Amino acid sequence: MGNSHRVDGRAPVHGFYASSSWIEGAAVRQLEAVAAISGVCAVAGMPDLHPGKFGPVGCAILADHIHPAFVGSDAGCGMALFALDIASRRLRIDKAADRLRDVAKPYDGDIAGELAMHGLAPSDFDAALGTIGGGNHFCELQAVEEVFDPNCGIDRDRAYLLVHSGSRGLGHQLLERQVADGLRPLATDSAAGQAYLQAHDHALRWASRNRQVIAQRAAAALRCEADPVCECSHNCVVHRADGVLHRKGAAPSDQGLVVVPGSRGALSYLVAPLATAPKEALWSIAHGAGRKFDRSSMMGRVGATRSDRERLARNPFGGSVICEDRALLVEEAPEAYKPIAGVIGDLEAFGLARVVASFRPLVTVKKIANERPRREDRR
DNA sequence: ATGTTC
Repeated sequence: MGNSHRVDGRAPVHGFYASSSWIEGAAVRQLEAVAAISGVCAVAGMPDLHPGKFGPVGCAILADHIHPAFVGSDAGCGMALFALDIASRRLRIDKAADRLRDVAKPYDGDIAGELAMHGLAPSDFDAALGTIGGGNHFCELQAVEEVFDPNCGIDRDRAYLLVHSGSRGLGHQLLERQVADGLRPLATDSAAGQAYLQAHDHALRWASRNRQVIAQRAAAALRCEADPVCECSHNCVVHRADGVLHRKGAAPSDQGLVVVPGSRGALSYLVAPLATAPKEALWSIAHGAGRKFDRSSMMGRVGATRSDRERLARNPFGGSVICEDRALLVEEAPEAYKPIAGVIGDLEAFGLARVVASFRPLVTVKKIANERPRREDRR
């Protein structure tokens, strides 16, 4: 079981990380502060734990109310893995990268039709459907590095696509409205609680559809098809018999296979969560490597010269990074993240998951430069 | 994280 501690009357805090793992003190203090909040029943910290704006990222929180702050500003954000019907050895990195630039452009498909087909009501933010977004979001072409479980369904010859994106403006608006309202906990049976859950569910379905459309666009750019392998959200809340379970940067352990991505310069792991996991883990596992360094400190760590940028545009596997936003290129450098091997090692050591396959990054798509508006279009 | 610079 995880290392645990309990201070008078506060909810128990269980950390599922080794003492040697890189966990910031500030993140642990945030975790303890969450446990001290009235109505919080239990808190689980994952090995990718790091400090966040409204509380720690990389944790699961069981409470007697809905806490919108615990879900954060990107409800529905998550990972989706797709198998491509193309052999990874047939891919040429630079040609694939050139084609995948399309995914970083606005989507010009039939968004209204796409949403209607899947029973999603229109919103003010639908124009962003099919686009990656900013921050840590990405669309990554991958090759299989290793298959550990021959029955996991992963074909070592194929290329795969990993999409990390969320609900864009929808989730942002969802939290903004709660902030305007005092960011209070909501009773599940209250009108405000029900309204939150309804909007939250819409954001989750929109985010899932967003990842699917991004994958379809990437597959179309590569002249192939994408078949879903697994998908989950790591920013969400679920009302269960035992309480309200919040996941803030935590993947579910009760919904099948989960991808735990490393940084864009590291392997990503497909894991099978274990049914025998301790209940203190709150039906959750890590959602990624977790940040090691604050965004604002990264410029000083990786440098800003042309050669620094050229280095950051490649990965250690000979792969390529499409990120024409210089600040983002630096903020999301591989060095900003914890080593994924340690996170996976902790998941295994604490009996939360077993690894079934690993993937290496070939092309990571983030952002392309804004097209400069034509003179006659400017005011 | 953010139709992020209305």
